[in-house]
Amino acid sequence: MPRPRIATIRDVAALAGVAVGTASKALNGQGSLRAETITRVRQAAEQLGFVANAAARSLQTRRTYTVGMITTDTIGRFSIPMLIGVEDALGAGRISVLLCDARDDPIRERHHLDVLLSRRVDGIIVTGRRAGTRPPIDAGPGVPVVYAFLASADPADCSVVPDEAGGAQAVLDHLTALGRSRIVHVTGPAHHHSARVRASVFPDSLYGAWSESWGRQAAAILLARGQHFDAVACGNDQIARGVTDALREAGHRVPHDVAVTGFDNWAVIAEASRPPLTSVDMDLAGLGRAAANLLLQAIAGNPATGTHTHPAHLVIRDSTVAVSP
Amino acid sequence: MPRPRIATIRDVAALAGVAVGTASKALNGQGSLRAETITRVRQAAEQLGFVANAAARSLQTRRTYTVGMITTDTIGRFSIPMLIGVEDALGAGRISVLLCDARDDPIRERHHLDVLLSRRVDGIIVTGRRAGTRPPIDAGPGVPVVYAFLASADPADCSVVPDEAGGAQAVLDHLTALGRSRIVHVTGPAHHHSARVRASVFPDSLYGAWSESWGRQAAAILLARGQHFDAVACGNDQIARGVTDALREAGHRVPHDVAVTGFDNWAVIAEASRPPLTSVDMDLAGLGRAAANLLLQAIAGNPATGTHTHPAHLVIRDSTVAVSP
DNA sequence: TCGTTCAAGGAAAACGATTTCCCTGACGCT
DNA sequence: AGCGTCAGGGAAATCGTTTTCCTTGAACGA
Repeated sequence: MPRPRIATIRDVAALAGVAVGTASKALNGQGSLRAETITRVRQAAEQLGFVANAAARSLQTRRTYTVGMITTDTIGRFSIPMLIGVEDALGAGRISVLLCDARDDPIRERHHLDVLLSRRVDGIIVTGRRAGTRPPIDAGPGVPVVYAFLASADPADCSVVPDEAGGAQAVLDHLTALGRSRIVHVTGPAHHHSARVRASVFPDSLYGAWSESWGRQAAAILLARGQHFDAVACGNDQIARGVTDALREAGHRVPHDVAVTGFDNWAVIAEASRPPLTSVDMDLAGLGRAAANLLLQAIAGNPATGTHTHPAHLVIRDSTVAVSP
Repeated sequence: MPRPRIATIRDVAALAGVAVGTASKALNGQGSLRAETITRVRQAAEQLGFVANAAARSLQTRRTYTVGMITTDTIGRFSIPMLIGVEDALGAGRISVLLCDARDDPIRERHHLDVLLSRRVDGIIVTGRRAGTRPPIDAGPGVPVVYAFLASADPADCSVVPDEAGGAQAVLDHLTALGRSRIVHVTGPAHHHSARVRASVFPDSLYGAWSESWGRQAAAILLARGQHFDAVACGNDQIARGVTDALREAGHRVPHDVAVTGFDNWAVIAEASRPPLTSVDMDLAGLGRAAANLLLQAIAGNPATGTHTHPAHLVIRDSTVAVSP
């Protein structure tokens, strides 16, 4: 059989016995039409399995209901929750997401940007993990851009970043409230922006790597130092897990002798630790939603500017407890 | 200043002093034009920052250079590498990916499907983690679909799945070659398709959950059973890590007394274990590439059918070693 | 010199919607 | 009866490209 050509609004109009313009109005609820006409057109559309061609529509309306999401570095663990949040917020507005992975390559990034512009996306969300800020992307006029997780270097751009310092402060407050006073911070590489920000609220910090093995090593260093400590606040969950394991195996009780905290609230690590880790949740899905909503506003003509911080919150598990009297 | 309207091919043609048709030919290298004309048009386009409107183009060419990727369950750890592989293979063909997250909700899935169809995507990749097969999606005629990771229930559809049984067999062969003969398999829930497939090659299996704590619990069960065993092949890396920790803490040496293997090769778990885990890598990125390439072929008019298995391979680390003589 | 052929590029018809006019009756009012 | 108003719906312009025809001159061979 001849492959049944996909139905156009022409076919619908013909079947319903009206003009194409009328069919369009009936399907979109525009203009003034008799109820009977509307249902006749709708039935015809239903019968033909008609789905409006988005390209044709956006040519006319100058809206594509598409936004691009560019990840600076490769899409990974941090991008996923944000992506979900973004999809969530945009899906409500019937907007789809075009995903672009720049892999830290400026050429790839430029190429993806050109593709997005040629598709006339309604807006762009830029994300990535690397540093604290990144050079703004050049998306010509009329295309709103929101930066998520990392901020644009241009403070006039609109960015949403997690409140990492606030999260760290929450840890410190929590530990202090538990009566812990000799707190050490163990975190990732000193050149890493997040490491420095998270460390900023603690008086004493050890820099290393973002890994469990560094956590174990750091615990050994702390024990060898011989100085008393009753809490270790870690720069991420993996370090915290390493610290926890090493302390336990050295005969120290976590959380009674030493409280330990993580950062990122990565369930697979934090919940599998013994004991499960108190950790900072940056609410990346919420951050993604926030970025998407700001983008929607910008698309609607109310662009926001400046860097907005999105609150983090503490998830308390068994690795922190008040000092024994 | 009046916002400079985005340049169209009309503007380019006017600036270059040619007709729009000619400009189009010059930019796309069609027809026969003088070299001088071509460069003149290209310069004009460059000067105006012209980028062709993809909607208008695809209206004409009936190609959108877009494919949709629908994830059945929520996009997560398994989708990422596949997504990267897909993007990789499609990016070469200048095709973009529209990401849709159905979250196990048939309504959402139907909605996303309609959106993709209205966008006239060139093809669709369906992925997800849940079961071994899933009902085929209803993407009208003319839109090729490839299922990745899980297969379509209709064997005439085109699917690409990891060779889980082959991976498990590779583990068994590896352990056997090391002289291990009393092998126990510890894996996830019995109702889970992957658990059963992976278990199928082992004579003795314990079903539980996909977690570290189940791994620890299983190790305790094995030790309490009192039967000798010299290897534990686990259904995933988290279980393997739990098993490893529990065995070590019970005074057994891994890998000398007992060899342990994981599955999935999830770096953050496998490499952080003590010792690092020998594990099966399903090459999800490669699987994504394979699926994308099959889709490209289908789009080009050569659809493949049937379920293709993509090979897995063993990554050998320190958790497996030959039995001491 | 007179067709032929061919390169070069213009004109216009698609592609599939939306939207703006405009036309036609029916109705109400004086 | 005459006039304005308004609901209902048709016709056609429009969005920005690509592609198919045409129309030119110029070169060329007989």
